[in-house]
Amino acid sequence: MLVRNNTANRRLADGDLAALGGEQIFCSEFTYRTGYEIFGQGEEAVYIYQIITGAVRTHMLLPDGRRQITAFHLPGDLFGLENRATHRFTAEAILNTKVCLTRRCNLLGATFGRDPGAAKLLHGLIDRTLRHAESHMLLLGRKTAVERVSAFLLEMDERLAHPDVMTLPMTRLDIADYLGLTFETVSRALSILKDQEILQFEGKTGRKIVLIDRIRLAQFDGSLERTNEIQTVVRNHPDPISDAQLAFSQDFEAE
Amino acid sequence: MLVRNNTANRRLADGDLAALGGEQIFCSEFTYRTGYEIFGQGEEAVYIYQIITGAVRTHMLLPDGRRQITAFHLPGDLFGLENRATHRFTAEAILNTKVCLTRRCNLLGATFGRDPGAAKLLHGLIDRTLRHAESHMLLLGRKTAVERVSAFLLEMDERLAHPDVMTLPMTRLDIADYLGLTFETVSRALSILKDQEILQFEGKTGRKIVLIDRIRLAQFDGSLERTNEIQTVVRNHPDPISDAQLAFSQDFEAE
DNA sequence: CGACTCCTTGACAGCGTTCAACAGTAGTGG
DNA sequence: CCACTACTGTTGAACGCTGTCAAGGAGTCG
Repeated sequence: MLVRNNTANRRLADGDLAALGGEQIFCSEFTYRTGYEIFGQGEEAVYIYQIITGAVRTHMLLPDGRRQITAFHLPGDLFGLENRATHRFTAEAILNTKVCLTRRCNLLGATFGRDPGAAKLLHGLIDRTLRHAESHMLLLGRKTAVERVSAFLLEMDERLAHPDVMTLPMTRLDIADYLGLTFETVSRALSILKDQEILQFEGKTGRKIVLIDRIRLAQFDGSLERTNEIQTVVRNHPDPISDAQLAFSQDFEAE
Repeated sequence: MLVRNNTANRRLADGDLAALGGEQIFCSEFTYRTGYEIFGQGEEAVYIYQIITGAVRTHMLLPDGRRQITAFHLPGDLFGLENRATHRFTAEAILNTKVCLTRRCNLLGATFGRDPGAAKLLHGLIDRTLRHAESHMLLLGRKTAVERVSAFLLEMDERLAHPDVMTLPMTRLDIADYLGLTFETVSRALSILKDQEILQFEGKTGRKIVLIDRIRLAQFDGSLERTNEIQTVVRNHPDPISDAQLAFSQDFEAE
């Protein structure tokens, strides 16, 4: 299942994991092969991981097998961070993936002890995760298929530091389960963006994508900030004098 | 916009807010009328709020007005907690709502200072929010309309401590924007559950609901935990020998 | 070569949305 | 008291986006 690279633990050179644990923590390197589970939902959270090379997906399942991927993790990303003793979801290697890992207790000890810097960093990591989850809720709840795929491409583009050719590590099915779609719909949305000459494929695998027009791509993603006064007026400011619900309010408050 | 109840600040008797700030923090009480904005997306985060009576919704908007409600807050709940200086979304009073609030800087000072208890509590609050967001991603990405409404009813039932008659503070539109549906679909799903004799309405407003059969309601929500070995085998454990993607992996790693 | 995975595309169905009509409640004002 | 208005909620009918089912191409591996 997991391949130990170095038999001896080594000192982590740098990165968030090192910063989190201060200078005194040690980590091991392991390699997980494509498709393998790194940890499972409900399992005891023993380690915290940072990706060196490769890619990882984390997901939740419904009993009948419907899957929601909550996040993709790329080189440099930390994952497996839990506040409780068990993992919230399953993590699997999308590619052959090399990680460095350290015992969770090492970090939590340092954090809740006397290292405010580490606590702040940990806080920031969780905050980033929370922000991502919240904007993803907007995507899943309210965006169309093309908007979702556009948002996904922009997110990957950003996280891969805007490469000339973006190489996606995950399959269409993975993308679909991340975006709350089917893989056919993802494929169709990509074809639409290709036909619109917003992107093009490099090679023949469908995994290498060149973003030709990031501006128009961002327009396909509905998240672009525009001033829109009408919606604000309509939705945020009902008639202040209307107390139609007052009786009901009191009813609820009296509950 | 906001009505000050007490001109003099008072000491908070108990609750999370008091625990967060230790014994030395003070708070003010304010009342927001139905429909009014408490704070807006992007505004500077000055206060942290705890609901005394009433109910609050927090939401995000797309430029064209599509709305995603991220959470409902009920009496006792804290909201407005931010790690950064600005609010992630807009908060509005669903009912006439009395809150107590305290300056954000009071808390953050205490937390990152020398109060590990408060830090742990704050951590727990954020963790709960994150868990809620993640399970909501599964709902928004993968559940059907009836499953979403069932999950919503079970969530409210739980948070209202399983009352005989559940009084919903929010409209069908609010529920719809929380569940990623239209209000018509929410209404239809509720009618289905009523026809199935899983719930019934009390009175004539459509806001007072009696859950007749919570077991079957939980079955309508797809989240019920069942052991399902097939899916685990199929989805989590691809052929370990298959290294079809190995070439590609290295390609990606070389990126 | 065959077996397998990944991806694309077409045809069709269905769930949820959109559009519309209507009912019930509450507040307003004559 | 009764129109009148505004808001909320339910229900019906038709549409359409996305899912489902199916076929086939391309690449990889044994």
